[in-house]
Amino acid sequence: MAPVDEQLSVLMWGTDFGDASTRQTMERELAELLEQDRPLRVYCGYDPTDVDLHIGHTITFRKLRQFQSFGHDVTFLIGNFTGLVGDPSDKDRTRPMLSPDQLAANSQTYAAQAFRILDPERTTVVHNADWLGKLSFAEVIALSSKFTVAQFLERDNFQLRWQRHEAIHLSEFMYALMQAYDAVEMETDVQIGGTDQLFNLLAGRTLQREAGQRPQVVITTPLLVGTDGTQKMSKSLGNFVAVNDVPNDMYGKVMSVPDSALDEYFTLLTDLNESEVRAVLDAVDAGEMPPMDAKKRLALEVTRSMYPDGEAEAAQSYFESTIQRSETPDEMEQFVLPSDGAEDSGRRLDRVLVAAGVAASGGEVRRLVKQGAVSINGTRTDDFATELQAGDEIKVGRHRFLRVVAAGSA
RNA sequence: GCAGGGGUGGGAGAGUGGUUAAUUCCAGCGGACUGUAAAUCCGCCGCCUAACGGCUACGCAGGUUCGAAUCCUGCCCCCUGCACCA
Repeated sequence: MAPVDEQLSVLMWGTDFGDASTRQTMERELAELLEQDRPLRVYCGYDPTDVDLHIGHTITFRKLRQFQSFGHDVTFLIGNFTGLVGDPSDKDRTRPMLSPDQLAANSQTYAAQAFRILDPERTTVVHNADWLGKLSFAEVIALSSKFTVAQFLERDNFQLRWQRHEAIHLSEFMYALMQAYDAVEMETDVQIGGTDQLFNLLAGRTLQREAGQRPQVVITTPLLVGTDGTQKMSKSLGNFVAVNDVPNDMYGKVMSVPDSALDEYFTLLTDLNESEVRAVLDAVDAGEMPPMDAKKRLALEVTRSMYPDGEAEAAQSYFESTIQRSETPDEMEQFVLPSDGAEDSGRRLDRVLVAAGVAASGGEVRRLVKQGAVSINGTRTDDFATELQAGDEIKVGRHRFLRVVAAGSA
């Protein structure tokens, strides 16, 4: 295995423990584990609460992969049981509980998205319902006796809700317990998580100690700031870049991030190492590299880390031509016109845009046209009822394109 | 058990009989501008309709009224406090 120093410097980079002493403790314990010169059991859990992960989730994927690259054993845990309760950590109110069906459906897409980053050959996927679902009431009570209510109420999010006289469900207290028990069940050496998970991860140490195990090292990574550059990235805020975004979207969304987030994004979302990141940022600070170029490099690297060779470069070309130079892309979505014999209205602009999913309703098309958003073959149109011809290229807004084609020629 | 508060458009949250398709904010969309899909500014933002106009909508079901998100009745759901815990 690689020297301990080398592993330590990579593994501790891009982490955030909230306070210095926790960091020191964890760094020291991690060093001790690494000294044992054996594959460590590392895991990170994900609750399948939503179908789409965003690139903030890839921060932990990348950390896990760093462990993989050093030869450690990585477990990708799908929280199909914890997801039933809903993690209160990053919320100031109760999360809706999900049905088992929803969880099952979501679970399936999770691993696939994670393997954009992780090496599937060296990743074990487990589901915590396999053991959490089997605990008896008595066992749960035994676990809960290891913690006090005060410890939970001390957490910021609970305290806030308490002060605002908002509901805190008992089940929400159980969340940390369940996650902590995962660590006991798997006898893990290291657990990765976002900084919002620190409490839950540390609870794992408590239970492990009680169970006679060596407490796991916990490594927490920062929560990614969203594309607005200020608030935490989250789907509900709409400031996210999805793991499943196509390369063009991924590249473009990263380009919309403010310059102030360059450091964070480079550090947390690319494969560049510490000195490479420094080099780029220093060049920008010194005025040797325009921020625009640095951000393009960022968008390229982020996209490249998740897509096969060439896709990121293609996305960059698309961005430069379509967005920066406002050119019409070579490839665009196609819409097959109804055949000539059909009802005449099917070829109308408004009908076509609704049928193609570009607009939600006829009223929206009328609005778009009225606002000057729709061009046909490069010319703005003010008639939403125009009959379209095969071969027409329609542009809606700044970056939505549609080519209509005759039936049978798609 | 007792007392109180509340369920409104994707989200938050106004509105207590007509002037309310419903203030405002966020998200979304469009335009202008720009190194950017950023920021900023302006505009739009239920569905159908070429248009006139029509339809649907404020937890559910009824009712009062010329007219209800707004009043009444019943029901469902949510929250908070107190009490209980000897």
